[in-house]
Amino acid sequence: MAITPAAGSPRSASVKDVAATAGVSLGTVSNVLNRPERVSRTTRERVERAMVDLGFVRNESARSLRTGSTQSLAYVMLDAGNPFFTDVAQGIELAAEAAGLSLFLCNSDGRSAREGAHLAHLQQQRVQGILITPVDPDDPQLDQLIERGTPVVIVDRTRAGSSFCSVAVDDVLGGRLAVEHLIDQGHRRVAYIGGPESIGQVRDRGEGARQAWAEAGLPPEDLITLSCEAPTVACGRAAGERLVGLPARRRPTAAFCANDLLALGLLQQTISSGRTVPGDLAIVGYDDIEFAAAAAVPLTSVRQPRHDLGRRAAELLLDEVGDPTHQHEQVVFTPELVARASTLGRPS
Amino acid sequence: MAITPAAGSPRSASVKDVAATAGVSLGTVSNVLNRPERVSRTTRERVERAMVDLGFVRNESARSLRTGSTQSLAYVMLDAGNPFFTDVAQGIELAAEAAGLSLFLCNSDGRSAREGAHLAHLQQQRVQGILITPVDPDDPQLDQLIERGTPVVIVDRTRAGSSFCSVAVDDVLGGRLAVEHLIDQGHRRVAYIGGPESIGQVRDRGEGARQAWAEAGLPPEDLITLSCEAPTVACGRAAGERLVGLPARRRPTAAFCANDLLALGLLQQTISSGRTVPGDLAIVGYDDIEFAAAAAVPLTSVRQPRHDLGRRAAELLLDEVGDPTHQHEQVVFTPELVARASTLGRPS
DNA sequence: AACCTCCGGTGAAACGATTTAGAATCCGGA
DNA sequence: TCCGGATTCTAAATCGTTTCACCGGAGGTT
Repeated sequence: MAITPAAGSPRSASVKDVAATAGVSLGTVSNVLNRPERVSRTTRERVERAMVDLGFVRNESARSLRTGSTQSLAYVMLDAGNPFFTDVAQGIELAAEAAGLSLFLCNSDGRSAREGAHLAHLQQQRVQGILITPVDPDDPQLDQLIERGTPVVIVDRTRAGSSFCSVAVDDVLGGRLAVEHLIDQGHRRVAYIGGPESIGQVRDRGEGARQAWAEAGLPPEDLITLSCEAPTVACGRAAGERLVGLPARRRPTAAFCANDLLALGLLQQTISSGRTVPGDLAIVGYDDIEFAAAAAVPLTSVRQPRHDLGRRAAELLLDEVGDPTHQHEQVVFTPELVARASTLGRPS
Repeated sequence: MAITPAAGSPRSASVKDVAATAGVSLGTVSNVLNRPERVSRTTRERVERAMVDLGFVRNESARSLRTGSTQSLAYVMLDAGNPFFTDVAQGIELAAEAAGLSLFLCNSDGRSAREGAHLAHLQQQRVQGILITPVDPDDPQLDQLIERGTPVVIVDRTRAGSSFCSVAVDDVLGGRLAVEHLIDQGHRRVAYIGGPESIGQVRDRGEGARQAWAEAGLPPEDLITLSCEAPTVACGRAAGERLVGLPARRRPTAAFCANDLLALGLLQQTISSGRTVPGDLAIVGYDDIEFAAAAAVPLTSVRQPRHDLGRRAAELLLDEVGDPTHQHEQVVFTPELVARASTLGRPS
């Protein structure tokens, strides 16, 4: 049974206290904690008993100060409100758990300032390594982390000729897949609905869309690009209203959205304004989040291997941390189109 | 410009190194960091210059070892994949940011073992305090945290006669609101679709539903309870199939789901099987996550003040940390029904 | 001239765990 | 009896930062 420490200043017990009550030396307590096999059964049990009785909690600050390393990783997410990133995080978590490390999640929420604050703090904490989906992969703060000895793995982005590992999905290919599919379905006027161009994913998917369009020999002006402030559900709805505002001859019969949040917003706005999907407007999303399949008109989407993305990123980081001969690696996964009702059916 | 430390073992610079290159004593460097106003302008600038040149990064382990406290809070979430909890986390984050503390998010994913591991690790890290939506609010590990001096605030649950602060929403009332609304709409056979009874939120919402039903004088057997394995979209779909399997005379005309994930799954299954919402089945969800309003049939849902929940919880924790005369407080917010298309319309 | 006060700065101690070298103790077996 | 191996001990150093008692000098007051 745990003994409540005396009132007043219940300063938590230290190894010294444990050693005293167990009647052993300081080094033995440390051995029980770190190399239990070197300690005889009886002594070990006596020490463990003392730890329980005193409510001993190892002081991780002291431990990591002395050993120079912590037992944690961190993932700095771009947007914790987007299920895509929470799924990536889950993949990372599983890998971290398997390696016996704990994972801290931080949310930059798309803001550079927050991201910077998180990175600075994590660096001060001396986490073993950082996974990040950066606001801007070229941010010099990332190089600085590497220079100062904190391994960094970039998730869902790549960086040219880079000195980090990264794990990404081929966004240009994803954009092509989406638009090729729409062309296959007979669409000849398509909108690409992206977020701000500052987001690399948005740029690349749009680039893929344009490539597919050009290769099909279709006139560039029939691939309309709409930019939104942010890739969110609300912006998707707003985009729907902008589409309706177009003159009928310019109005697209299909839309490819830079992510599923936009697509869901667009889907909702379209249906609630009395038009049908895919009859009046076919919609392709991106990410294939769980809510995409669950939409009332199940959403065609470009699936990314979310869990694998996270898991692989974590593995690379763990390798970099553990293996001095580590070679940086740029992993690129291949996306896959999942066709569902929102595009399957007669085009207008 | 930053100078890359010599190759080999780029052991990061310490205050001692900074002191040496700036030609001052150790204590002065510390003063620059912690009480800059006590240091003359010229000295301060010289020290700051040295820090930049050496790429000095303060070692948080050493700092917190010495001072006995860290600059961080943590929120242990029940399910990072549920947008409800990420919104709560965002509320917490804003409050933490305002107080100049950083927030670590951990995900227990509904598993006690993971939750326990996270708590143990956070305790070892000596975080200032922990916010948690626990798998089981009566877990003795929570008491143990308090006993050993780590303040804990329970989020989205309460605990009878408790020695912690907690911030929750009245789930019984929420359940009543949902079912009263369905009764108002003329429904006389209703299903309550919950997750496992082990989840307190599920129990309470069901209890509210039964109360409303009884008070309306309706026969208990016409309020059917379906339990799912987990409150997820997939389970919501499965529940939809089970409803269809019921004999027509027993089949409910409306369903109240314990959260929006279930409701969205049910909505999808219902529509894709050719029935209409709310015509054949009215649906009420719970949480009012963003995707609820964005569903093709916008979902009636019980709204919880997610951000306020998080913000208030963080404020209570900060008060407990900072104010020795702190009194524990059990805050209970009031939920609100948001009626949308999924229930508005003629009942069958 | 003696005294006091600020200001800016110094240097050593402390936080708690880990690690190491060298020695002591105990055991059974040769 | 002596030896080898296993187990534990003592004592001390170390990690990087913060804190605190103290100190020298500038300036002002009596």
